[in-house]
Amino acid sequence: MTPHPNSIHIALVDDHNLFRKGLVSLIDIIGDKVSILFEADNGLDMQKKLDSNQLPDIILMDINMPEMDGFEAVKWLNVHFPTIKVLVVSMIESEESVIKMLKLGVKGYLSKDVEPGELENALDAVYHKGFYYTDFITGKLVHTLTNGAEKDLFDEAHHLNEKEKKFIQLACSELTYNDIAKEMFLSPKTVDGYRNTLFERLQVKSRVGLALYAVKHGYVKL
Amino acid sequence: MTPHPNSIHIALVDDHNLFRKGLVSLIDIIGDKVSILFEADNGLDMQKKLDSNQLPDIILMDINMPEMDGFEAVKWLNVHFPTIKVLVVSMIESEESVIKMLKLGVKGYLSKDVEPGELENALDAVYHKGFYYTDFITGKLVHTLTNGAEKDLFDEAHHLNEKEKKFIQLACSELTYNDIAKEMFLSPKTVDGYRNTLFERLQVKSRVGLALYAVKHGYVKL
DNA sequence: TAAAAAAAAGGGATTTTTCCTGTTTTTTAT
DNA sequence: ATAAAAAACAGGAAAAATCCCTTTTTTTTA
Repeated sequence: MTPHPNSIHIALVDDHNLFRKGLVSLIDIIGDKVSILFEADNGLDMQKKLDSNQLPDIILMDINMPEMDGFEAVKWLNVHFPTIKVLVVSMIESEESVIKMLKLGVKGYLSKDVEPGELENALDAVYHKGFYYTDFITGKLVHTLTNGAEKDLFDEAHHLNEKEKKFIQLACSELTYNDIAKEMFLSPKTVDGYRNTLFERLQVKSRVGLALYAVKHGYVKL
Repeated sequence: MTPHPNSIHIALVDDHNLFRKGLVSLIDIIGDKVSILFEADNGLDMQKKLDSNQLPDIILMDINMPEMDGFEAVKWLNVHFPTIKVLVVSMIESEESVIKMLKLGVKGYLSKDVEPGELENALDAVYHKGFYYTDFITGKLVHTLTNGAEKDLFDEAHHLNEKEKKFIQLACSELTYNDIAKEMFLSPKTVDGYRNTLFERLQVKSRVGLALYAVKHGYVKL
């Protein structure tokens, strides 16, 4: 598959071999107007394969990947190659992820069960119009604005530092706060403080709420 | 792709269009010895498309699907078409799912990031030898036997009835047990009883443990 | 239908969690 | 070096969770 001179140059970043092959075969069907520069397993692999002399116009990006995930990869692209447009293709359809990606400036967000035809439309739109926002995305946006308001948008606002992470993980156990204090070599009262500030910041009212937040945001695995 | 007379007949059950296409193109590469009878979006779709006059030898089955998931689909196949061999191809790699599927009698379990070559090996093995168990599966099995022992294998043993489900879901909120009692039109003391019996059955020691169990086993969505 | 089992409810006590209002110590910034 | 900010720590108290053990009511089963 040698780069075609007058075509849309794209790259695929996804750790699932079979899925990439599926994309490749569909893109072949679309024809000469789209050519694939390279495929990468994850963000780091993408960094290696990006060649300044021959940059892709669009990168089809998965989110869940080892080493460097989609979020990190897009952040890196924004700094180093801000002209490359990113089109997310992911199974993850949570409002949180969609919004997070949109805030990072991606040009579109497709579900992995997208119809082949829509992929072509999306590539065309992103290339010629600069974006491809479906009703799915618009819906998420509107819902976020309507409900969550500015609460969840400021996800940077409640990032946890190392000790808070440690604490929230221990809170997801059956240890008492006294046990947790011992585990962290802190006074029980200090742990009390951690709890209270996290309750405030994360907008929860009990240890159960804290635990569910931790799971939801990946601080603990089940 | 018309069914080849002397080939392995297979069917694909997966709700992700692109992924199915990826599989299709790879199977085409494998050549004439494998032919695809049909593709289905989920278990129900599969039921419709199964033709008793021309049954597949092997079904490549995803787990997460709408309408009827992989577990249900395999259960149904065991009753109605026990001769069809099932090869799971799923992103889900949790010990729980692997063991659950093995208990249902599937002949192999592949990750979706399987190498193309391994897919051919797996199909060959399942067709000629009857199974394809990788080190991945063996590892899970050994680990289950070593650790969890018979605890998690008897997952049937701690199935929750409707009231217990309702309770465990409410316990994953920031309501007090008194609030939960009102919600369920029961005395707080009865709710106390639900908690205590669930603590015992599910082997947890606190409401946090209960909440995490609920999430892990899908009684509440995050 | 009587006995047995299961579900619902209660009394009462201990432990843990949660929430106040502070002080002391450490870190950061000017 | 010093003021300001953040982190660590405390006392005390109310609310909630947890754990005993017992009784009543309902349902199941022999």
